[in-house]
Amino acid sequence: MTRSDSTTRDGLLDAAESLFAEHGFASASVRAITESAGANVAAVNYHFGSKLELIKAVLERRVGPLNAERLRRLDLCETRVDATLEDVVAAFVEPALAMVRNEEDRTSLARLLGNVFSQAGAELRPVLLDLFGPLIERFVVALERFLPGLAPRQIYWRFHFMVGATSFTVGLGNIAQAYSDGACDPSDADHLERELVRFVAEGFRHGARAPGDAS
Amino acid sequence: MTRSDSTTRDGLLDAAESLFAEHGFASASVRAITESAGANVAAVNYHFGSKLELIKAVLERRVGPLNAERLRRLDLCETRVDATLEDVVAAFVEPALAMVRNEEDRTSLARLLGNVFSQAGAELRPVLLDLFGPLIERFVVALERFLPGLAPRQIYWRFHFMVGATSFTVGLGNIAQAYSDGACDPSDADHLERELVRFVAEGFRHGARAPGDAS
DNA sequence: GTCTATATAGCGATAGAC
DNA sequence: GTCTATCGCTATATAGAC
Repeated sequence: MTRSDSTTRDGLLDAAESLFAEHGFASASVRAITESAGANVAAVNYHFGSKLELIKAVLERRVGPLNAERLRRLDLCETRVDATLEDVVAAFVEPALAMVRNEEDRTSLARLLGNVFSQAGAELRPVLLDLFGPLIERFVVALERFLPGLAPRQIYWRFHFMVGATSFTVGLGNIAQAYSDGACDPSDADHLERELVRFVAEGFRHGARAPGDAS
Repeated sequence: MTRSDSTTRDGLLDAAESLFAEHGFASASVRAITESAGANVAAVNYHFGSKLELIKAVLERRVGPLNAERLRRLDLCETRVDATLEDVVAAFVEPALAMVRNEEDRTSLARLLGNVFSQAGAELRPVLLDLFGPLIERFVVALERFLPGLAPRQIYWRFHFMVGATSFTVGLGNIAQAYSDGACDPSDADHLERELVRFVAEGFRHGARAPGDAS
């Protein structure tokens, strides 16, 4: 594969991402994907080997950079002495919301990532653990520094709640707009970001001592 | 249909619920469902008319009572003068967690309900809005009483975050056990319930005045 | 690297006997 | 109300021409 002919491969990834987001991994067919990409039906098998490998490639292309950015921001928190719990939460939340923010096609990437956990069947579970496992460990360690006095299981559960709120918002933020009769506007990303970060940070904080307080 | 022959119908609902939860609506086939129920392949079409109608019946059988219980507990909050924000949150969260708690088969109902929003395709969206719309309105009104000073869009977004955290926990609580290396135990329902209710309540509370404070 | 044609299998749904 | 048999369709995947 040369650089010039990667357009078909990339076109397949783009089309697959969009259709997976819209219909789910199972319901988006290889035929629909190739047709949407303007490629031949056999292209998926030629370039990826199977539909499952295509799904993995779609995930890795997006989740890799997303989690790399999260870790980059977490590094910043850990080198700055004036970092707050809100900064750590924002390091996790904001890169995810940024994908919605910069997305012209609202039914594409964001919805896919938001629903990736619930959509994933047994065959994708190991892939997700590989992609997210190291990230979780790093964040839990960082959170412990800001939340002295909490038991590990409390940190893990609250981290789980954060993932749930974030995924649900990234994937299904538009339904909030529907049932709130327009009061919630997902395109007002600044407000949404501020609300989610503070909601999660306050949820994390309760029952913990102030950082550095040894009492 | 007489009372006595409803066993086939109920068996289909049970089998469908379990297989939908395990494989998703799209991937769980009518053939697998009827086989699992010990019924004939034609039984789904005879009793429900189509696969989509079967999905609707499965959802309504469970979501109806769940939301009825939530509203019953919300009514209690509104008649008691000493009710707290935590009580309102618990009215939403605990009936959902109770389904996990009392569930022998961990891959069944709970996972289905937790993932119902992300699994639902376009054809199920109206059904879900019918099932959840009135509930949302009631809760938002009740929450406003406990959160003076917050804008409606803040209440709606935070409600959305609560739904996300709750759904994710109900549907995928077992993955927290996996990546926390056993520190999180979903079967310790009392601890999980307390953590989730307080996490959400503190998230709701920030930036609001104390209830009754007109300052 | 892209194409057509096809192998193989599973799907939802239905007709008609019992 | 349950059964078998089957229709019509779609799916993934592949073989082989170009």
